[in-house]
Amino acid sequence: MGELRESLQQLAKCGLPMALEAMGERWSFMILRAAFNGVRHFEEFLSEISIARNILANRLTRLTESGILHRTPCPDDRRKVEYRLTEKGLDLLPTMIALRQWGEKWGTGVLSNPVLVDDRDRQPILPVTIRSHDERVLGYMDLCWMNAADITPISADTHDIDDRVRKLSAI
Amino acid sequence: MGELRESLQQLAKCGLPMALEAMGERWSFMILRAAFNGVRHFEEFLSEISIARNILANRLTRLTESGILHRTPCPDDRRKVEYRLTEKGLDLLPTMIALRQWGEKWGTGVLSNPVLVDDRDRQPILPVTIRSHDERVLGYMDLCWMNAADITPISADTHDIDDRVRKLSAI
DNA sequence: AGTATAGGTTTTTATTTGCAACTTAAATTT
DNA sequence: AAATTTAAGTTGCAAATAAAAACCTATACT
Repeated sequence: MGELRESLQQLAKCGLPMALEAMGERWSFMILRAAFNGVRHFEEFLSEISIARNILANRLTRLTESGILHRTPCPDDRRKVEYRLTEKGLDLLPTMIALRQWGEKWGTGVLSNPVLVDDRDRQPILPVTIRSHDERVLGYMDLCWMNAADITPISADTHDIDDRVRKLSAI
Repeated sequence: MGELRESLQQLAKCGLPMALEAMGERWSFMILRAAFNGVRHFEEFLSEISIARNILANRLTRLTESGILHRTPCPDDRRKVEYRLTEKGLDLLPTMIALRQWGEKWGTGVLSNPVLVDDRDRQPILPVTIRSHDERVLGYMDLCWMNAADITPISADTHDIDDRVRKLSAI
């Protein structure tokens, strides 16, 4: 714990405040969820989420400004506008799923149905976890903060077959 | 995508709204981050985060009510109160790290230092990802929704040595 | 006994939210 | 071609929430 505590000043400049600036407002995650489910148009978001028109307009503008959504006028119907997740937006999927899974686990009997599955073998995904470089699942107690300069670099190729065989033999 | 769209009504009862009820308010994640860094006392939170007294008091009450923090009067100094993460609170670590990593990746040059490392070998953790039951990293395109009843159960023991050998031979 | 500290509450003011009605341009129906 | 509907907003106003500052109470320290 001490090691964690010592770095509090430094921690103030981690990515969290920046992330919250973009995603910390009310409704942002609900809009994101709808977007991940293929919702693209203003009126569609409106009927999907119980949000006020002006708030939705404001949020879509903000999410667009922060590069999470991309706004394009529709070519076929020039009244319509398409909001699509950018790469930056798509990259929020692990965060959103982690939050959702936490809500499912700790909420009062939220039976998660339908279930999110791997399209390839139709098996449910695992709970989102923190992993070491060699893919061990890590808990809070297994973590500490370190100065980036003090880290001894190892092979970045964690998917190396030899590495995996070595891991197996350690079981 | 179509498969995802069809389940919109069902999706309304996923864990996300519940999670946001507890964690969706402004400052909640910042308070959580401080708690993960060992902050325990009111005045300590106050000096760590630039938050107003009354708002902090309100949030600590709410987080306590929703079972994320546990509030205990200190036995040694009866003026003091200890706020500690519960198991439910600790379980938000993957979500928080995922959000932080996203902020680091997409923020304007937030060089993440200090870095979160595995205490065991002092190597940085991996980016938080979504994984299949056999631990493959999955992207947005690899996912779909399925009725829980329609899933063919397989061995729950994903750490079975035979399973891992089978996986290896498929490389 | 007097002062400082911890953890709040209260009061006042600024900001944000939410609702309902209105607007504008484009498409569709008659 | 005119009237209607749809899409994506904007505007104005009331209610709720957040923020800043001062105040309060119980304990601890000197």
